[in-house]
Amino acid sequence: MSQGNNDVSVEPTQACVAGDAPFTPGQAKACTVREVLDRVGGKWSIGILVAASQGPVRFTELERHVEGISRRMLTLTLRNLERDGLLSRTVYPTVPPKVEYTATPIALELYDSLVALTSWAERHRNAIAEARTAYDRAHGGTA
Amino acid sequence: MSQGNNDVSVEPTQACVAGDAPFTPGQAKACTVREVLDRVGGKWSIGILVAASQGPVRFTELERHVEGISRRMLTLTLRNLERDGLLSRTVYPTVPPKVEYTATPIALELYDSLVALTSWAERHRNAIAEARTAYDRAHGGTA
DNA sequence: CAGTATCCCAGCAGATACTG
DNA sequence: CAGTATCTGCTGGGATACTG
Repeated sequence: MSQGNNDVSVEPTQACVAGDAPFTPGQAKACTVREVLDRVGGKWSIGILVAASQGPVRFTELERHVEGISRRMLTLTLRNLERDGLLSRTVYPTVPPKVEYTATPIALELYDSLVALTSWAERHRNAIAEARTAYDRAHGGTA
Repeated sequence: MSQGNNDVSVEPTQACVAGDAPFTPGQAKACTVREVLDRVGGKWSIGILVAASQGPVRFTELERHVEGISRRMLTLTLRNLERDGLLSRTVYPTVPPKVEYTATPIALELYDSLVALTSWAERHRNAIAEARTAYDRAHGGTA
């Protein structure tokens, strides 16, 4: 890979993380990754996002779909996602209220990006688990 | 896109999030995404990972590179990353202690996956910011 | 240099009860 | 059905002081 240089000690030119990554033209934009993670990294964001990416979903459907989630968290995450323009909320002013959440094109793109992470997780799932066990045995187990 | 079906109400067959995503052959593995985010979603994980991906880094170098990080958090994140097999820790038993952290091949692959997220964040940065402002003005601003 | 240990706070998240 | 409100607990994370 293209990481043979160990001159990390050079000033990063930015208060953020490394910006001279192969994917950043000339400026440090890696901070945005954190923003993404902050946004999407919530405990339930992805579950909701994934569910909404399949098509319009109703509140209760989400509640059942994600299952472990509480009402509060569902509402909160929904609001955040909506606020960020990742979900669109459609209210049908019927007698029994009906609200549908749909993933916006932006969210669908993110969902797509998530695939990369997922496949990575899939590939190295066992390796990570083993690394953990090995580490725990080597450190915590000996004490 | 392949999300024309709104039958999300069907049982997900798993206690996790949607598993019938186009990238999962036949089982719900989307939970691993959360594991990844749990692992990498830390406030500093990515900064450290990115820095270590450029080559071996020393403790103090990381401290300066990430800048905002505290000693405690640096150590903690480092430990977690090492535990998960994402970083390898090499100790040089010299008189002034010298420790180098290097990203493992696995971490390098993750770093690669992160690019997708970064580009996504880059692309929709403004859109999200605007969505936020609009939302705040429409909801919180009117009250 | 490379950590560890301690104190402390803020925000995330769970459970539950109430409402339009 | 689709939320909102409240109360509480846990963990992440910041600051600082000490150590091998």
